[in-house]
Amino acid sequence: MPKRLLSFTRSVHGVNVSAVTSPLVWEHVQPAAARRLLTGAVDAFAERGFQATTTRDIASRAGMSPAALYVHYPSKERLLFEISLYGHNAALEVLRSADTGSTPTDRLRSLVSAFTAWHAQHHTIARVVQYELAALSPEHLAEVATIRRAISTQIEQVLADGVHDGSFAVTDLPGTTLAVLSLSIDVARWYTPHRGDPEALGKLYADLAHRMVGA
Amino acid sequence: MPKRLLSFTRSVHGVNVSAVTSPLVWEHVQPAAARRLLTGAVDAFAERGFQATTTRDIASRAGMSPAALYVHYPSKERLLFEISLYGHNAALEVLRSADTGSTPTDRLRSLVSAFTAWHAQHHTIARVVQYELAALSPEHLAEVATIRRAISTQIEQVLADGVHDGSFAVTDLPGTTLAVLSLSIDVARWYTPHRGDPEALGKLYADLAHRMVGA
DNA sequence: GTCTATATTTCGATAGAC
DNA sequence: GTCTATCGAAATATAGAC
Repeated sequence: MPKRLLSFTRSVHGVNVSAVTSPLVWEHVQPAAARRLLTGAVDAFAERGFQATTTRDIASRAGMSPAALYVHYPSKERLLFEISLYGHNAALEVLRSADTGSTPTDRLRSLVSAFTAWHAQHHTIARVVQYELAALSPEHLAEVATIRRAISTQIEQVLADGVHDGSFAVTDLPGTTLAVLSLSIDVARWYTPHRGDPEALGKLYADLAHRMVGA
Repeated sequence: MPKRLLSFTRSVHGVNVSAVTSPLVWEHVQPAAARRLLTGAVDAFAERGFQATTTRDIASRAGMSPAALYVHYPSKERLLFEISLYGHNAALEVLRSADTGSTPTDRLRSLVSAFTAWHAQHHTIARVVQYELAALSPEHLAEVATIRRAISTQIEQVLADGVHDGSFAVTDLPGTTLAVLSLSIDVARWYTPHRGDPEALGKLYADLAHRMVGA
C-alpha cells in the first residue's frame, strides 16, 4: 500500500489536467501501479460515482487484474478515502496560498479566483471531493470534515475582516460565507474543459463574489 | 403502473415537506401503493444515491415485498425517471409562476427567491433532480435535458432584458446566467431544515443575485 | 396486487500458483 | 507483485400461488 498522506506541501494550483486525471498530480503516490489504480479510480468515481464503480473497472483502467488492486489498497472505500483526503488538503492549500492580499477586497478576490479555478482545473478530483462524502466510512468522513471546516473558516475570516473595516456590507455572515463557497464548489458539477479557461472563470467569479459582499 | 406525467399544472411552491418526502407533493400518483414506492424512492435516492439504493430498500420503505415494486414500475431506473421528470417540471413551473415583476430587477429577485426556496423546501427531490442525472437512460436523460434548457433560458432572458434596458451591468451573460442558477442549485447539496427557513434563504439569495448583476 | 421462492448475474474480496 | 480461479453475499428481476 502507498504511504498515507499526512502532510501536504506541494501546490497543485495551475497544474494542467485533461479530461483524464494527470499522473502529475499524484506523483507522490508510489509505486507506479498504486498511482495508476488511484488515477483510474478518480476518473471512474467522477464519471459514475463511487457506488456505480466496480473494482474490476478500476483495475481495468490501471491495466491490471481485479485481484491486483488489493495488493495496494485494502478496500474500494480506502481508495476513495485516499483521493478525498488528498483532494481536500489540496483545496485547503490552494486557499491558504491565495490568501495574500493586503486588503479584505484583494484577499477575497484572490481566494475566490483560486478556489474556483481549482474546481474547474481539477474537476474530476473535485467531483469526488464534493459529491462522494456519503460513501466514506464514519471515521474517514470525520477526518475530511475537519478539513472542510478549515476551508469554510478561511473564507469566513476574510468576510469578517472586511465587515469589520467597512470594506464589505454583509448582514448575514454565515449565509454569505456559505453562498460564496457554494458558488465555487458547484463548478465541479457542471465544468468541462470546453466551457472555458479555468483562470478566466476564476476572474469572473472573483468579480461576482466581490459584488455579492456589497463592494 | 401509474399514469405518466405529461402535463404539469399544479404549483408545488410553498408546500411543506419534512425530512421525509411529504405524500402531498405526489398526490397525483395513483394508486397509493405506487405513491408509497415513489416517495420511498425519493428519500432513498436523496440519502444514498441511485446506485446505492436497492429495490429491497425502496419496497421496504413502502411496506411491501421486493417483488411488489415491479407491479407498479418496470425497473428501478423508471422510478428514477418519474421522479426526475416530475421534479424538473416542478422546478420549471416554479420559475414560470415567479416571473411576474414589471422590471428586470423585480423579476430577477422573484425568480431567484422562488427557485432557491424550492431547492431548500424540496431538497430531497432536488437532490435527485440535480445529482442523479447520470443514472438515467440516454433517452430519459434527453427528455429532462430539454426541461433543463428551458430553466436556464428563463433566467438568461431576464438578465438579457436587464442588460438591454440598463438595469444590469453584466459583461458575460452566459457565465453570469450559469452562476446565478448554480448558486440556487447548490442549495440542494447542503440544505437541511436546521439551516433556516427556505423563504428567508430565498430572500438572501435574491439580494446576492441582485448584487451579482451589478444593480 | 401482494406474497414466497428463486433464477441469474455481478459484486467485493480472497486463495494459492508463479 | 501479478496472475487465474473462485468464494460467499447481495443485487435486479421473474415465476407462479393465492
